[in-house]
Amino acid sequence: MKIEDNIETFNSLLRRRGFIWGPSPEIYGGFAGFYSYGPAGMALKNNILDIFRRECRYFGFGEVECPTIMPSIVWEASGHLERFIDPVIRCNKCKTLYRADKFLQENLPDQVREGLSFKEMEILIEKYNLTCPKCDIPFERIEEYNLMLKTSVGNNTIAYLRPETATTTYLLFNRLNQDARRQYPIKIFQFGKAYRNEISPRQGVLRMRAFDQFELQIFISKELEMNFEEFNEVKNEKLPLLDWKQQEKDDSKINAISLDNAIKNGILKKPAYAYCLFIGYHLTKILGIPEPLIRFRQHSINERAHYADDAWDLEIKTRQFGWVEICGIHDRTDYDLKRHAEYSKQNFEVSMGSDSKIKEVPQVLEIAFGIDRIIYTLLETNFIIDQGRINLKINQRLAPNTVAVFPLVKNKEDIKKLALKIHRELLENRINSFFDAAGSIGKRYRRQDELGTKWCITIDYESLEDNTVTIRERDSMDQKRLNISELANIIKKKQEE
RNA sequence: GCGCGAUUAGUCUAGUGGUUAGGAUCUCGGCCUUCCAAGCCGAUGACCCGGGUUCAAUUCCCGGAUCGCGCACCA
Repeated sequence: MKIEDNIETFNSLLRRRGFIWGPSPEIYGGFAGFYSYGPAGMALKNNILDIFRRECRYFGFGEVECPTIMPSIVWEASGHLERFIDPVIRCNKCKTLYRADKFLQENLPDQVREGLSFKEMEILIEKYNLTCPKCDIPFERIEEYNLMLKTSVGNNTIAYLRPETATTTYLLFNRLNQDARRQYPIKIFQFGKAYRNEISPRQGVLRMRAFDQFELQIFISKELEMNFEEFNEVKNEKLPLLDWKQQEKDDSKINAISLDNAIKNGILKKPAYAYCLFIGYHLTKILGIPEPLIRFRQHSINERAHYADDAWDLEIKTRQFGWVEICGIHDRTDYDLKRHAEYSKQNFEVSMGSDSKIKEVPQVLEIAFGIDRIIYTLLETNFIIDQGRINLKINQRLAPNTVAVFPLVKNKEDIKKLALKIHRELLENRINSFFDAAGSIGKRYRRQDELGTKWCITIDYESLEDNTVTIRERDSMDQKRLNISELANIIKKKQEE
Protein backbone atom coordinates (compact mmCIF):
# COMPACT_ATOMS: atom_id res chain seq x y z
CA MET A 1 0.00 0.00 0.00
CA LYS A 2 1.22 3.45 -0.86
CA ILE A 3 1.52 5.46 2.33
CA GLU A 4 0.64 9.10 1.86
CA ASP A 5 1.89 11.72 4.24
CA ASN A 6 -1.44 13.23 5.17
CA ILE A 7 -3.81 13.49 8.07
CA GLU A 8 -6.13 10.80 6.69
CA THR A 9 -3.36 8.25 7.12
CA PHE A 10 -3.17 9.26 10.78
CA ASN A 11 -6.93 9.18 11.26
CA SER A 12 -7.22 5.70 9.84
CA LEU A 13 -4.31 4.55 12.02
CA LEU A 14 -6.27 5.54 15.13
CA ARG A 15 -9.00 3.10 14.15
CA ARG A 16 -6.91 0.45 12.43
CA ARG A 17 -4.55 -0.12 15.30
CA GLY A 18 -7.16 0.02 18.03
CA PHE A 19 -6.48 3.39 19.62
CA ILE A 20 -9.84 5.15 19.34
CA TRP A 21 -13.16 3.86 17.99
CA GLY A 22 -16.44 5.59 17.57
CA PRO A 23 -18.71 7.35 17.87
CA SER A 24 -20.02 4.54 20.05
CA PRO A 25 -22.09 2.44 19.81
CA GLU A 26 -20.90 1.96 16.24
CA ILE A 27 -23.11 -1.05 15.47
CA TYR A 28 -26.18 1.09 16.17
CA GLY A 29 -24.98 3.99 14.04
CA GLY A 30 -23.18 5.89 16.78
CA PHE A 31 -24.09 8.56 19.30
CA ALA A 32 -22.35 11.88 18.72
CA GLY A 33 -19.84 12.85 21.38
CA PHE A 34 -19.15 9.37 22.75
CA TYR A 35 -16.05 7.32 21.95
CA SER A 36 -14.38 4.08 23.03
CA TYR A 37 -10.72 3.22 23.46
CA GLY A 38 -9.37 0.01 21.92
CA PRO A 39 -6.65 -2.07 23.55
CA ALA A 40 -3.79 0.08 22.22
CA GLY A 41 -5.52 3.32 23.21
CA MET A 42 -6.31 2.02 26.67
CA ALA A 43 -2.74 0.78 27.21
CA LEU A 44 -1.50 4.23 26.21
CA LYS A 45 -3.99 5.92 28.51
CA ASN A 46 -3.00 3.75 31.45
CA ASN A 47 0.67 4.44 30.80
CA ILE A 48 -0.03 8.18 30.80
CA LEU A 49 -1.94 7.85 34.07
CA ASP A 50 0.93 5.86 35.62
CA ILE A 51 3.34 8.67 34.84
CA PHE A 52 0.93 11.38 35.99
CA ARG A 53 0.25 9.59 39.27
CA ARG A 54 3.96 9.06 39.85
CA GLU A 55 4.70 12.75 39.21
CA CYS A 56 1.81 13.88 41.39
CA ARG A 57 3.21 11.84 44.21
CA TYR A 58 6.58 13.53 43.62
CA PHE A 59 4.98 16.98 43.86
CA GLY A 60 3.17 15.96 47.05
CA PHE A 61 -0.36 15.44 45.81
CA GLY A 62 -2.71 12.82 47.26
CA GLU A 63 -5.46 11.19 45.20
CA VAL A 64 -9.19 11.03 45.83
CA GLU A 65 -12.15 9.68 43.88
CA CYS A 66 -15.68 11.02 44.18
CA PRO A 67 -19.09 10.11 42.78
CA THR A 68 -19.87 11.33 39.26
CA ILE A 69 -23.47 12.15 40.22
CA MET A 70 -24.29 14.84 42.74
CA PRO A 71 -27.57 16.38 43.91
CA SER A 72 -28.81 19.71 42.56
CA ILE A 73 -27.72 21.69 45.58
CA VAL A 74 -24.07 21.01 44.83
CA TRP A 75 -24.43 22.59 41.40
CA GLU A 76 -26.46 25.46 42.75
CA ALA A 77 -23.65 26.19 45.16
CA SER A 78 -20.88 25.77 42.59
CA GLY A 79 -22.64 28.17 40.22
CA HIS A 80 -22.92 25.62 37.45
CA LEU A 81 -26.71 25.47 37.50
CA GLU A 82 -26.80 29.19 36.88
CA ARG A 83 -23.94 29.41 34.41
CA PHE A 84 -24.32 26.17 32.54
CA ILE A 85 -27.92 26.82 31.56
CA ASP A 86 -28.17 29.12 28.59
CA PRO A 87 -31.36 30.99 27.72
CA VAL A 88 -32.25 30.30 24.09
CA ILE A 89 -34.99 31.36 21.72
CA ARG A 90 -36.17 29.19 18.88
CA CYS A 91 -37.87 30.22 15.67
CA ASN A 92 -41.13 28.31 15.31
CA LYS A 93 -40.71 28.08 11.57
CA CYS A 94 -37.05 27.41 10.75
CA LYS A 95 -36.23 25.96 14.20
CA THR A 96 -33.02 27.95 14.37
CA LEU A 97 -31.72 28.37 17.91
CA TYR A 98 -30.30 31.65 19.19
CA ARG A 99 -28.73 32.53 22.53
CA ALA A 100 -31.39 34.85 23.97
CA ASP A 101 -29.00 37.06 25.93
CA LYS A 102 -26.63 37.51 23.00
CA PHE A 103 -29.50 38.10 20.59
CA LEU A 104 -30.87 40.87 22.81
CA GLN A 105 -27.42 42.34 23.25
CA GLU A 106 -27.05 42.68 19.50
CA ASN A 107 -30.54 43.94 18.76
CA LEU A 108 -31.23 46.14 21.77
CA PRO A 109 -27.82 47.21 23.03
CA ASP A 110 -29.35 50.10 24.98
CA GLN A 111 -31.99 48.08 26.79
CA VAL A 112 -29.87 45.19 27.97
CA ARG A 113 -27.99 44.93 31.22
CA GLU A 114 -26.16 41.99 32.75
CA GLY A 115 -28.06 39.21 34.47
CA LEU A 116 -31.57 39.66 33.06
CA SER A 117 -33.98 36.95 34.18
CA PHE A 118 -35.74 34.73 31.65
CA LYS A 119 -38.98 36.61 32.30
CA GLU A 120 -37.36 40.00 31.77
CA MET A 121 -35.90 38.84 28.49
CA GLU A 122 -39.28 37.55 27.35
CA ILE A 123 -40.86 40.91 28.15
CA LEU A 124 -38.22 42.73 26.11
CA ILE A 125 -38.71 40.42 23.15
CA GLU A 126 -42.45 40.99 23.24
CA LYS A 127 -42.21 44.73 23.79
CA TYR A 128 -39.88 45.30 20.85
CA ASN A 129 -41.56 42.66 18.72
CA LEU A 130 -38.32 40.87 17.92
CA THR A 131 -38.50 38.37 15.08
CA CYS A 132 -36.37 35.66 13.55
CA PRO A 133 -33.83 37.27 11.19
CA LYS A 134 -34.45 34.56 8.62
CA CYS A 135 -38.22 34.14 8.69
CA ASP A 136 -39.49 37.33 10.29
CA ILE A 137 -41.64 35.22 12.63
CA PRO A 138 -42.02 36.69 16.14
CA PHE A 139 -40.23 34.82 18.92
CA GLU A 140 -42.33 33.49 21.75
CA ARG A 141 -40.91 31.89 24.86
CA ILE A 142 -37.44 31.52 26.19
CA GLU A 143 -36.26 27.96 26.59
CA GLU A 144 -33.31 26.73 28.55
CA TYR A 145 -30.42 24.80 27.17
CA ASN A 146 -28.68 22.89 29.96
CA LEU A 147 -25.06 22.03 29.44
CA MET A 148 -25.23 19.67 32.40
CA LEU A 149 -26.66 16.19 31.99
CA LYS A 150 -29.65 15.71 34.19
CA THR A 151 -30.73 12.45 35.72
CA SER A 152 -33.01 11.28 38.46
CA VAL A 153 -32.04 9.26 41.48
CA GLY A 154 -34.22 7.20 43.80
CA ASN A 155 -37.73 8.51 44.01
CA ASN A 156 -37.43 11.11 41.22
CA THR A 157 -34.88 13.26 42.97
CA ILE A 158 -33.21 15.42 40.35
CA ALA A 159 -29.45 15.13 40.17
CA TYR A 160 -26.73 16.04 37.69
CA LEU A 161 -23.72 14.28 36.24
CA ARG A 162 -20.69 16.31 37.18
CA PRO A 163 -19.44 18.73 34.50
CA GLU A 164 -16.01 18.75 36.16
CA THR A 165 -14.25 16.65 38.79
CA ALA A 166 -12.95 19.73 40.64
CA THR A 167 -16.17 20.62 42.42
CA THR A 168 -16.51 17.10 43.81
CA THR A 169 -12.99 17.38 45.25
CA TYR A 170 -13.84 20.64 47.03
CA LEU A 171 -16.77 18.99 48.79
CA LEU A 172 -14.24 16.90 50.71
CA PHE A 173 -12.50 19.93 52.17
CA ASN A 174 -13.36 19.18 55.83
CA ARG A 175 -12.09 15.64 55.52
CA LEU A 176 -8.98 16.63 53.62
CA ASN A 177 -8.20 19.31 56.16
CA GLN A 178 -8.26 16.72 58.96
CA ASP A 179 -6.48 14.15 56.84
CA ALA A 180 -3.63 16.57 56.12
CA ARG A 181 -3.39 17.46 59.83
CA ARG A 182 -4.06 21.10 58.90
CA GLN A 183 -0.70 21.38 57.20
CA TYR A 184 -0.92 23.74 54.25
CA PRO A 185 -0.89 23.86 51.35
CA ILE A 186 -3.05 20.79 50.86
CA LYS A 187 -2.46 19.19 47.47
CA ILE A 188 -5.03 16.79 46.05
CA PHE A 189 -5.83 15.40 42.63
CA GLN A 190 -8.69 13.46 41.12
CA PHE A 191 -8.98 11.49 37.90
CA GLY A 192 -12.33 10.55 36.46
CA LYS A 193 -15.23 11.06 34.11
CA ALA A 194 -17.02 14.34 33.62
CA TYR A 195 -20.03 15.01 31.42
CA ARG A 196 -21.15 17.94 29.31
CA ASN A 197 -24.20 18.07 27.12
CA GLU A 198 -22.53 19.75 24.14
CA ILE A 199 -24.99 21.14 21.61
CA SER A 200 -23.10 19.82 18.64
CA PRO A 201 -19.91 17.96 19.49
CA ARG A 202 -17.35 17.84 16.72
CA GLN A 203 -13.67 17.16 16.32
CA GLY A 204 -13.83 13.60 17.65
CA VAL A 205 -12.40 13.04 21.12
CA LEU A 206 -11.55 16.72 21.53
CA ARG A 207 -15.13 17.58 22.42
CA MET A 208 -16.85 14.59 23.94
CA ARG A 209 -19.98 14.49 26.04
CA ALA A 210 -18.34 12.02 28.42
CA PHE A 211 -14.65 12.60 28.97
CA ASP A 212 -11.85 12.04 31.44
CA GLN A 213 -10.36 14.78 33.54
CA PHE A 214 -7.23 14.75 35.64
CA GLU A 215 -7.41 17.71 37.99
CA LEU A 216 -4.96 18.90 40.61
CA GLN A 217 -6.04 21.25 43.39
CA ILE A 218 -3.99 23.26 45.83
CA PHE A 219 -5.72 24.62 48.95
CA ILE A 220 -3.58 27.48 50.15
CA SER A 221 -3.58 30.69 52.19
CA LYS A 222 -3.37 34.13 50.62
CA GLU A 223 -0.05 34.68 52.31
CA LEU A 224 1.45 31.41 51.09
CA GLU A 225 0.32 32.17 47.53
CA MET A 226 2.64 35.17 47.50
CA ASN A 227 5.40 33.57 49.51
CA PHE A 228 5.55 30.07 48.10
CA GLU A 229 8.68 28.19 48.97
CA GLU A 230 8.58 25.66 46.11
CA PHE A 231 8.45 28.53 43.64
CA ASN A 232 12.16 29.06 44.19
CA GLU A 233 12.90 25.63 42.79
CA VAL A 234 11.20 26.45 39.49
CA LYS A 235 11.52 30.22 39.14
CA ASN A 236 14.21 30.01 36.49
CA GLU A 237 12.18 27.68 34.30
CA LYS A 238 11.28 29.34 31.01
CA LEU A 239 7.71 28.89 29.83
CA PRO A 240 6.15 29.90 26.49
CA LEU A 241 3.66 32.51 27.71
CA LEU A 242 1.19 34.46 25.59
CA ASP A 243 -0.67 36.92 27.79
CA TRP A 244 -3.95 38.50 26.78
CA LYS A 245 -2.50 41.97 26.30
CA GLN A 246 -0.26 40.51 23.65
CA GLN A 247 -3.20 38.68 22.09
CA GLU A 248 -5.14 41.95 21.89
CA LYS A 249 -2.29 43.36 19.85
CA ASP A 250 -2.83 40.42 17.51
CA ASP A 251 0.66 39.25 18.28
CA SER A 252 0.88 35.49 18.67
CA LYS A 253 4.64 35.27 18.81
CA ILE A 254 5.55 33.14 21.77
CA ASN A 255 8.31 34.32 24.04
CA ALA A 256 9.81 31.92 26.50
CA ILE A 257 10.09 33.82 29.75
CA SER A 258 11.28 32.69 33.14
CA LEU A 259 8.61 32.50 35.83
CA ASP A 260 10.65 34.86 37.93
CA ASN A 261 10.55 37.50 35.20
CA ALA A 262 6.88 36.85 34.55
CA ILE A 263 6.18 37.76 38.17
CA LYS A 264 8.47 40.80 38.01
CA ASN A 265 6.80 42.03 34.81
CA GLY A 266 3.35 41.57 36.27
CA ILE A 267 2.33 38.96 33.70
CA LEU A 268 1.71 36.63 36.63
CA LYS A 269 0.62 37.85 40.03
CA LYS A 270 1.21 34.96 42.41
CA PRO A 271 4.25 32.69 42.75
CA ALA A 272 2.04 29.77 43.79
CA TYR A 273 0.00 30.20 40.62
CA ALA A 274 3.20 30.41 38.58
CA TYR A 275 4.21 27.13 40.17
CA CYS A 276 0.96 25.60 38.87
CA LEU A 277 1.87 26.69 35.34
CA PHE A 278 5.17 24.91 35.82
CA ILE A 279 3.47 21.69 36.94
CA GLY A 280 1.22 21.81 33.88
CA TYR A 281 4.23 22.34 31.64
CA HIS A 282 6.26 19.64 33.31
CA LEU A 283 3.51 17.02 33.01
CA THR A 284 3.02 17.87 29.35
CA LYS A 285 6.70 17.76 28.46
CA ILE A 286 7.41 14.56 30.35
CA LEU A 287 4.95 12.75 28.08
CA GLY A 288 6.99 13.77 25.05
CA ILE A 289 4.98 16.50 23.41
CA PRO A 290 7.54 18.54 21.40
CA GLU A 291 8.34 21.85 23.08
CA PRO A 292 7.82 24.09 20.04
CA LEU A 293 4.22 22.87 19.88
CA ILE A 294 3.38 23.94 23.45
CA ARG A 295 2.16 27.36 24.58
CA PHE A 296 0.28 28.96 27.44
CA ARG A 297 -2.48 31.34 26.42
CA GLN A 298 -4.05 33.63 28.97
CA HIS A 299 -7.82 34.06 29.00
CA SER A 300 -9.19 37.54 28.52
CA ILE A 301 -11.56 38.73 31.24
CA ASN A 302 -14.60 37.87 29.13
CA GLU A 303 -13.35 34.40 28.39
CA ARG A 304 -12.80 33.40 32.01
CA ALA A 305 -15.08 31.00 33.81
CA HIS A 306 -17.34 32.34 36.51
CA TYR A 307 -15.00 31.22 39.28
CA ALA A 308 -11.66 32.33 37.88
CA ASP A 309 -9.49 35.27 38.87
CA ASP A 310 -6.80 34.32 36.39
CA ALA A 311 -6.77 31.58 33.78
CA TRP A 312 -4.21 30.24 31.33
CA ASP A 313 -4.73 27.43 28.86
CA LEU A 314 -1.94 25.08 28.00
CA GLU A 315 -2.33 24.53 24.27
CA ILE A 316 -0.79 22.14 21.77
CA LYS A 317 -0.45 22.95 18.10
CA THR A 318 -2.05 20.23 16.01
CA ARG A 319 -2.07 19.67 12.32
CA GLN A 320 -5.75 18.89 12.09
CA PHE A 321 -7.35 21.30 14.58
CA GLY A 322 -4.87 24.13 15.18
CA TRP A 323 -4.11 25.06 18.81
CA VAL A 324 -5.92 22.69 21.15
CA GLU A 325 -6.39 23.27 24.88
CA ILE A 326 -5.27 20.26 26.87
CA CYS A 327 -5.02 21.86 30.28
CA GLY A 328 -6.61 24.84 32.00
CA ILE A 329 -4.91 26.44 34.97
CA HIS A 330 -7.29 28.51 37.08
CA ASP A 331 -6.95 30.74 40.07
CA ARG A 332 -10.34 29.92 41.59
CA THR A 333 -9.72 32.08 44.68
CA ASP A 334 -11.95 31.23 47.65
CA TYR A 335 -15.03 31.26 45.40
CA ASP A 336 -15.85 27.56 45.58
CA LEU A 337 -15.24 26.98 49.27
CA LYS A 338 -17.14 30.14 50.21
CA ARG A 339 -20.12 29.11 48.13
CA HIS A 340 -20.15 25.58 49.50
CA ALA A 341 -19.78 26.93 53.04
CA GLU A 342 -22.78 29.13 52.42
CA TYR A 343 -25.01 26.48 50.87
CA SER A 344 -24.02 23.65 53.23
CA LYS A 345 -23.90 25.89 56.29
CA GLN A 346 -20.46 24.57 57.13
CA ASN A 347 -17.57 26.66 58.31
CA PHE A 348 -14.53 26.34 56.08
CA GLU A 349 -12.50 29.03 57.80
CA VAL A 350 -9.25 27.64 59.09
CA SER A 351 -6.17 29.17 60.56
CA MET A 352 -3.40 28.72 58.07
CA GLY A 353 -0.63 30.89 59.43
CA SER A 354 1.36 31.21 62.62
CA ASP A 355 -1.33 33.26 64.35
CA SER A 356 -4.04 30.76 65.26
CA LYS A 357 -6.56 33.56 65.81
CA ILE A 358 -6.53 34.59 62.19
CA LYS A 359 -8.82 32.37 60.17
CA GLU A 360 -9.58 32.40 56.48
CA VAL A 361 -11.28 30.35 53.79
CA PRO A 362 -8.47 28.79 51.72
CA GLN A 363 -7.73 29.88 48.18
CA VAL A 364 -7.84 27.20 45.48
CA LEU A 365 -5.47 26.86 42.56
CA GLU A 366 -6.45 24.33 39.93
CA ILE A 367 -4.58 22.49 37.16
CA ALA A 368 -7.15 20.70 34.99
CA PHE A 369 -6.09 18.27 32.27
CA GLY A 370 -8.36 16.69 29.69
CA ILE A 371 -6.88 13.22 29.35
CA ASP A 372 -8.55 12.41 26.03
CA ARG A 373 -7.16 15.60 24.51
CA ILE A 374 -3.71 14.63 25.74
CA ILE A 375 -4.04 11.26 24.04
CA TYR A 376 -5.12 12.81 20.77
CA THR A 377 -2.45 15.53 20.71
CA LEU A 378 0.25 13.14 21.87
CA LEU A 379 -0.52 10.70 19.07
CA GLU A 380 -0.87 13.39 16.43
CA THR A 381 2.32 15.25 17.34
CA ASN A 382 4.37 12.04 17.54
CA PHE A 383 3.08 10.55 14.30
CA ILE A 384 5.51 10.82 11.41
CA ILE A 385 5.91 9.29 7.99
CA ASP A 386 9.54 8.79 7.16
CA GLN A 387 10.26 7.57 3.63
CA GLY A 388 7.03 5.66 3.39
CA ARG A 389 7.32 4.26 6.91
CA ILE A 390 4.75 5.13 9.56
CA ASN A 391 6.51 5.75 12.85
CA LEU A 392 4.77 6.56 16.09
CA LYS A 393 7.75 7.91 17.93
CA ILE A 394 6.12 8.16 21.34
CA ASN A 395 8.02 7.94 24.59
CA GLN A 396 8.87 4.27 25.10
CA ARG A 397 7.19 4.29 28.51
CA LEU A 398 3.88 5.12 26.87
CA ALA A 399 3.93 2.55 24.08
CA PRO A 400 1.33 -0.23 24.36
CA ASN A 401 4.10 -2.82 23.85
CA THR A 402 7.52 -2.39 25.42
CA VAL A 403 9.20 -4.95 23.16
CA ALA A 404 8.18 -7.31 20.38
CA VAL A 405 9.83 -10.68 19.77
CA PHE A 406 10.07 -12.26 16.31
CA PRO A 407 11.51 -15.46 14.90
CA LEU A 408 13.34 -14.39 11.73
CA VAL A 409 11.44 -17.05 9.80
CA LYS A 410 8.49 -19.00 11.02
CA ASN A 411 9.01 -22.30 9.26
CA LYS A 412 12.15 -23.25 11.17
CA GLU A 413 10.93 -24.96 14.30
CA ASP A 414 14.10 -24.33 16.36
CA ILE A 415 14.05 -20.61 15.75
CA LYS A 416 10.37 -20.30 16.50
CA LYS A 417 10.75 -22.30 19.71
CA LEU A 418 13.61 -20.17 20.94
CA ALA A 419 11.72 -16.99 20.10
CA LEU A 420 8.71 -18.14 22.09
CA LYS A 421 10.97 -19.07 24.99
CA ILE A 422 12.55 -15.61 25.02
CA HIS A 423 9.12 -13.98 24.78
CA ARG A 424 7.97 -16.00 27.80
CA GLU A 425 11.06 -15.10 29.79
CA LEU A 426 10.46 -11.41 29.17
CA LEU A 427 6.88 -11.83 30.33
CA GLU A 428 8.17 -13.65 33.43
CA ASN A 429 10.20 -10.52 34.13
CA ARG A 430 6.95 -8.56 33.76
CA ILE A 431 8.23 -6.88 30.64
CA ASN A 432 5.40 -6.06 28.30
CA SER A 433 6.39 -8.29 25.37
CA PHE A 434 4.47 -9.02 22.18
CA PHE A 435 5.12 -12.10 20.01
CA ASP A 436 4.58 -12.10 16.25
CA ALA A 437 5.55 -14.67 13.62
CA ALA A 438 3.17 -13.75 10.80
CA GLY A 439 4.38 -12.30 7.50
CA SER A 440 7.85 -11.21 6.56
CA ILE A 441 10.24 -9.79 9.14
CA GLY A 442 10.01 -6.33 7.60
CA LYS A 443 6.25 -6.35 7.83
CA ARG A 444 6.43 -7.24 11.51
CA TYR A 445 8.81 -4.34 12.19
CA ARG A 446 6.40 -1.96 10.47
CA ARG A 447 3.44 -3.21 12.47
CA GLN A 448 5.27 -2.40 15.68
CA ASP A 449 6.40 1.00 14.36
CA GLU A 450 2.74 1.94 13.97
CA LEU A 451 2.12 1.11 17.62
CA GLY A 452 5.23 2.91 18.83
CA THR A 453 7.05 -0.19 20.12
CA LYS A 454 10.58 1.00 20.81
CA TRP A 455 12.48 -2.32 20.55
CA CYS A 456 12.10 -5.42 18.42
CA ILE A 457 14.03 -8.56 19.17
CA THR A 458 14.71 -11.00 16.36
CA ILE A 459 15.88 -14.56 16.78
CA ASP A 460 17.85 -15.78 13.77
CA TYR A 461 20.07 -18.72 12.73
CA GLU A 462 23.01 -17.29 14.59
CA SER A 463 20.98 -17.28 17.82
CA LEU A 464 20.90 -21.08 17.72
CA GLU A 465 24.73 -21.19 17.66
CA ASP A 466 25.81 -18.51 20.12
CA ASN A 467 22.78 -17.50 22.22
CA THR A 468 22.64 -13.96 20.85
CA VAL A 469 19.75 -12.07 19.29
CA THR A 470 19.37 -8.77 17.48
CA ILE A 471 17.63 -5.80 19.03
CA ARG A 472 16.33 -3.17 16.65
CA GLU A 473 15.56 0.39 17.68
CA ARG A 474 12.40 1.99 16.34
CA ASP A 475 13.58 5.43 15.21
CA SER A 476 17.03 4.64 13.81
CA MET A 477 16.20 1.06 12.76
CA ASP A 478 19.72 0.22 13.95
CA GLN A 479 20.40 -3.28 15.17
CA LYS A 480 22.74 -4.66 17.80
CA ARG A 481 23.51 -8.19 18.93
CA LEU A 482 22.90 -9.02 22.55
CA ASN A 483 23.30 -12.09 24.65
CA ILE A 484 19.99 -13.76 25.51
CA SER A 485 20.92 -14.06 29.17
CA GLU A 486 21.27 -10.30 29.62
CA LEU A 487 18.22 -9.36 27.56
CA ALA A 488 15.70 -8.82 30.36
CA ASN A 489 18.11 -6.70 32.39
CA ILE A 490 19.09 -4.57 29.44
CA ILE A 491 15.47 -3.89 28.55
CA LYS A 492 14.71 -2.99 32.14
CA LYS A 493 17.66 -0.60 32.15
CA LYS A 494 16.55 0.99 28.88
CA GLN A 495 13.08 1.49 30.30
CA GLU A 496 14.56 3.62 33.05
CA GLU A 497 16.34 5.94 30.62
C1' G B 1 -29.56 23.18 16.44
C1' C B 2 -29.83 25.44 11.05
C1' G B 3 -27.95 25.08 5.81
C1' C B 4 -25.08 22.33 2.03
C1' G B 5 -22.62 17.71 0.90
C1' A B 6 -21.50 12.70 2.15
C1' U B 7 -22.09 7.32 4.19
C1' U B 8 -20.25 0.40 0.00
C1' A B 9 -15.42 -5.23 3.88
C1' G B 10 -10.73 -3.66 9.41
C1' U B 11 -8.76 0.57 6.11
C1' C B 12 -8.96 3.32 1.25
C1' U B 13 -12.22 3.18 -2.73
C1' A B 14 -15.21 1.63 -7.89
C1' G B 15 -20.08 0.84 -9.38
C1' U B 16 -25.41 -0.54 -10.32
C1' G B 17 -33.52 -0.12 -10.46
C1' G B 18 -32.61 -7.03 -11.73
C1' U B 19 -24.71 -7.65 -10.82
C1' U B 20 -21.57 -14.07 -8.55
C1' A B 21 -21.40 -5.61 -5.91
C1' G B 22 -15.32 -4.80 -8.58
C1' G B 23 -10.34 -3.28 -7.02
C1' A B 24 -6.30 -2.05 -3.58
C1' U B 25 -4.61 -2.94 1.09
C1' C B 26 -5.20 -5.38 5.69
C1' U B 27 -6.15 -10.06 8.21
C1' C B 28 -5.88 -15.54 8.38
C1' G B 29 -3.95 -20.42 6.35
C1' G B 30 -0.26 -22.82 3.07
C1' C B 31 4.48 -22.64 0.18
C1' C B 32 8.93 -19.94 0.17
C1' U B 33 12.17 -16.69 2.84
C1' U B 34 19.38 -15.76 6.83
C1' C B 35 16.48 -8.70 8.80
C1' C B 36 12.88 -3.83 7.14
C1' A B 37 5.25 -3.62 4.12
C1' A B 38 8.99 -9.11 -1.62
C1' G B 39 6.64 -13.41 -4.37
C1' C B 40 3.07 -17.54 -5.36
C1' C B 41 -1.60 -20.32 -3.91
C1' G B 42 -6.04 -20.25 -1.08
C1' A B 43 -9.71 -18.12 2.39
C1' U B 44 -12.74 -14.67 5.43
C1' G B 45 -15.04 -10.00 5.09
C1' A B 46 -19.34 -4.59 2.91
C1' C B 47 -24.06 -1.56 0.26
C1' C B 48 -25.68 3.19 7.93
C1' C B 49 -30.94 2.41 10.05
C1' G B 50 -36.40 2.72 9.30
C1' G B 51 -40.44 3.60 6.03
C1' G B 52 -42.37 4.43 0.98
C1' U B 53 -42.59 3.82 -4.57
C1' U B 54 -41.77 -0.67 -7.64
C1' C B 55 -42.87 -7.24 -10.02
C1' A B 56 -37.86 -5.97 -8.08
C1' A B 57 -34.27 -0.75 -4.05
C1' U B 58 -27.54 -0.92 -2.07
C1' U B 59 -29.25 2.39 -6.20
C1' C B 60 -35.21 6.56 -6.55
C1' C B 61 -38.33 9.36 -2.59
C1' C B 62 -39.24 10.59 2.76
C1' G B 63 -37.61 10.35 7.85
C1' G B 64 -33.65 9.20 11.36
C1' A B 65 -28.37 8.37 12.80
C1' U B 66 -23.42 9.60 11.93
C1' C B 67 -19.40 12.29 9.50
C1' G B 68 -17.36 16.80 6.81
C1' C B 69 -17.77 22.14 5.75
C1' G B 70 -20.14 27.03 6.97
C1' C B 71 -23.27 29.47 10.85
C1' A B 72 -24.56 29.08 15.96
C1' C B 73 -22.64 26.78 20.50
C1' C B 74 -17.93 25.37 23.26
C1' A B 75 -19.25 27.38 31.09
